[in-house]
Amino acid sequence: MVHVTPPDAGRRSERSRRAIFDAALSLVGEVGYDKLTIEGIAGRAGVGKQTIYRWWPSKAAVLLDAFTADAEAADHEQALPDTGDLAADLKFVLRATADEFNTPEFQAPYRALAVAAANDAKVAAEFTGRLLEPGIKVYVDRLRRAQQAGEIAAGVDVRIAADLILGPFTQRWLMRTGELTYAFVDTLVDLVLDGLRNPRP
Amino acid sequence: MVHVTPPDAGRRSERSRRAIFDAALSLVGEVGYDKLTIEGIAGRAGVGKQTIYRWWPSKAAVLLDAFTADAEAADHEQALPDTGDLAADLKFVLRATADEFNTPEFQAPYRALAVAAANDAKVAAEFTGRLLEPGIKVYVDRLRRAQQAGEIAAGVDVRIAADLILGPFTQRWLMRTGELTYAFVDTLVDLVLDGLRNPRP
Amino acid sequence: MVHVTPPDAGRRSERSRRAIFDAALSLVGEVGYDKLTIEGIAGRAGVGKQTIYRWWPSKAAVLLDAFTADAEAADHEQALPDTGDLAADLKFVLRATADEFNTPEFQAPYRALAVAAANDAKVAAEFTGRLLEPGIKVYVDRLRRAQQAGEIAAGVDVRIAADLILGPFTQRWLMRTGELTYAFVDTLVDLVLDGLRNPRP
Amino acid sequence: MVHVTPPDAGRRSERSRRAIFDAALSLVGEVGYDKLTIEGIAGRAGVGKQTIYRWWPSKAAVLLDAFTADAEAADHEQALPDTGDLAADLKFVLRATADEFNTPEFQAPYRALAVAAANDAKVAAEFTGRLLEPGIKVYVDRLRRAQQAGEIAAGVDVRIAADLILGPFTQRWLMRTGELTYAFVDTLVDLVLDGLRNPRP
DNA sequence: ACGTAAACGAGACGGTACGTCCGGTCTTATA
DNA sequence: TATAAGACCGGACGTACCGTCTCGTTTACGT
Repeated sequence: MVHVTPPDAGRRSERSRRAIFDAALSLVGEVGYDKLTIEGIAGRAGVGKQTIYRWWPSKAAVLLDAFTADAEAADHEQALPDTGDLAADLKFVLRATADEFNTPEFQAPYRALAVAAANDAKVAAEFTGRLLEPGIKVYVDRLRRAQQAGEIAAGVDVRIAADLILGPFTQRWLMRTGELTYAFVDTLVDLVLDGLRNPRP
Repeated sequence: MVHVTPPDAGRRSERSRRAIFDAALSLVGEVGYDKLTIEGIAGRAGVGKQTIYRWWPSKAAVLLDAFTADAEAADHEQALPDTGDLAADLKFVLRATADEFNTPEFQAPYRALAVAAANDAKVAAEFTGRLLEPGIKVYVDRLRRAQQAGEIAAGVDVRIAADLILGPFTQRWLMRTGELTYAFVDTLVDLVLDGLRNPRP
Repeated sequence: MVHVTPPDAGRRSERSRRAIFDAALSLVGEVGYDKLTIEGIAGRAGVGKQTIYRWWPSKAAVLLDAFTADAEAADHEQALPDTGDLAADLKFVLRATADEFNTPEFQAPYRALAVAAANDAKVAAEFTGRLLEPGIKVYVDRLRRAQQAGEIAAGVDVRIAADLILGPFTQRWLMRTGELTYAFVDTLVDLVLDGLRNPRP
Repeated sequence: MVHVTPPDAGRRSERSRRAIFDAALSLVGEVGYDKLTIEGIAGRAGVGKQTIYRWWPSKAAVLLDAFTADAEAADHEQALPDTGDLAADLKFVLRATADEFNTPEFQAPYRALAVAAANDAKVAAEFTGRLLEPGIKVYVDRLRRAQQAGEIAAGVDVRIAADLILGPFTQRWLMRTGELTYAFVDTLVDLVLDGLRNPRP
């Protein structure tokens, strides 16, 4: 059995950590994920390569931490509107999400992470656990409250319900099969809530 | 202006073409997409590297052709059942699709292509145009017929309707957030057809 | 047993070979042997690192070939004077040798090779076989003729006799314990020929 | 102007000093000089790297001190036999020297030091001053007495005379051009004392 | 049927990045 | 304040592939 002495996290340089995150995020935006290199990150961060390899196993892991650090700094706690109008609330959040996914600074690293996750099951587990699921949770929580209020049928699995909305949304974004417009997200919410069989109001 | 004489497709070696496809497909299954290399393909195929670079611009393009060649050989034309029972038909096809996506030989190259597409807009256009859309078309056609038969509300965009089903399905598979079981696809179809608000039967 | 396909020497780039030699020789003069790097040679030669690793196992081997190529271009065949006066002839050649060893362009790579040879038995074998021994041979040949002419005692091993002269010479140069002056080499020749016990003239 | 406070030698850890010497000597025997690393020495000695850098400027300096400390512990004062028979005495000492140079524990660090000295003039000065010259002095002293006794011609520079014997000896050892046998050293002494021109007795 | 031009296998080439090792400097906590 | 420990920036190691570029050698036409 191989035993590698883990590095002493207490002595870690916070300055380097931040510089690596900044470099990774800016570079992924400039050159894309697969032209992103550890050497490039180290160079722009003014850091030895070993300092990256000491703390992260791969560029995907660096990017994930970089993105997470930014995200945590940004939202601290998720705001979940509950006006009583489920459709309106979902559209509101989904429009905001669409805006975010249309922002280059957000899009580049997030797409890179999605690619890395699709590629590798290990990364996928980290990515879904730390970014995807917390993002989905906002929807799940709102849907659960709607279910308790009788707005949603009792037997429905709210987690799958959330996927019903976010699956098409994510797919469209990831494969670039269309724009993430307000019209699209509104249609999405209405269709999912009412079902295909119902006559349109 | 640079003018490069294009290669003479007439003189192309079919033997090499097949060998390259076989090598690419088997290798992507063994080592994954980003450890797949042109050199590796050439080596296994018993082919010069230049023969690959002459006919394809990237490993993604090779893989796409390889996969397409196989797919065309397999289904030539898609069978789309129409028993009159929309839900049953959708579940039938979706179960078959789930079976396919659970097959390693299919999964490995398809995932590789999805990854390549998510990464690069050019590849995405090819991938969606040649593989995704044709696959979706089966569902769209059936949904359109259902709409004509009045089973689906008139105003519904059947293309988006297809996404409603396939988006969650693809997302679950791509990010490995869950198994593609028959139960899942059945639930998916029912929820999409009936909507979240409808009372469960 | 490991079998690595050797590179095809027929396709070798003569241009690269020369550039590598020139770079190695100039760099060793500028930075010294242990700051000489493969990367540095490749960089100055305008050559990929792999082109060096493909043809040589180490920087010592590169340097040896570089030096040998130069040496062969220079002397082709060694001239060995034979005026009938052994002492005079030896002094003549040894003075020329001293001049050579006092030349920076010759000294730098030769010292580097001597260092590499002292360090590693494999290199030593190559170095002595290809450079040292041919250099010594000039002296051995002249000594042998002197022995046939009766100027040197019959039982003397002329190879060891050559070492008697060159050993002190080389040692002084290698360890920098003194200058290689004409006076020194003259004294050396006289002492070796006459022995310590003989009365000085 | 940079002023670095020199370390306080009084507080120096003797335990560490010894451990570093032991580690350096054993490691140089195991891996050779150029795979000898400061980190390796520190690791085996159970010592921080800084403790080495604080007291020595280079691995050559460490090795030199390590070797000198051992040598001083061993011979304290050099024994120089004087039986009245110069040739016999020289052969006796040279045979002992040959035995020493054939010992792995002596050979490895000594060769390492010779290599370092050949490479760098600074090291060479230290090496010759502290190890080479004291070793040669034994011969010089004996030769001087022989000269006073009339056994050696009056005009001979005994320092150069010593080189006449030790130069070929060292050269043969350093370049591994032959074994250091008793026969070799005996021949060497006889030839140097009697000269090449003399008829063999 | 034959000569020739293109595709082919092979692989050397100039490069870029990999992940590792070590140099020499620095910081932190013990003793 | 010297030490053990080890993080840090930097730079070279030797390897793997990239995409381009010759090399002969098939191979399939156009004469």
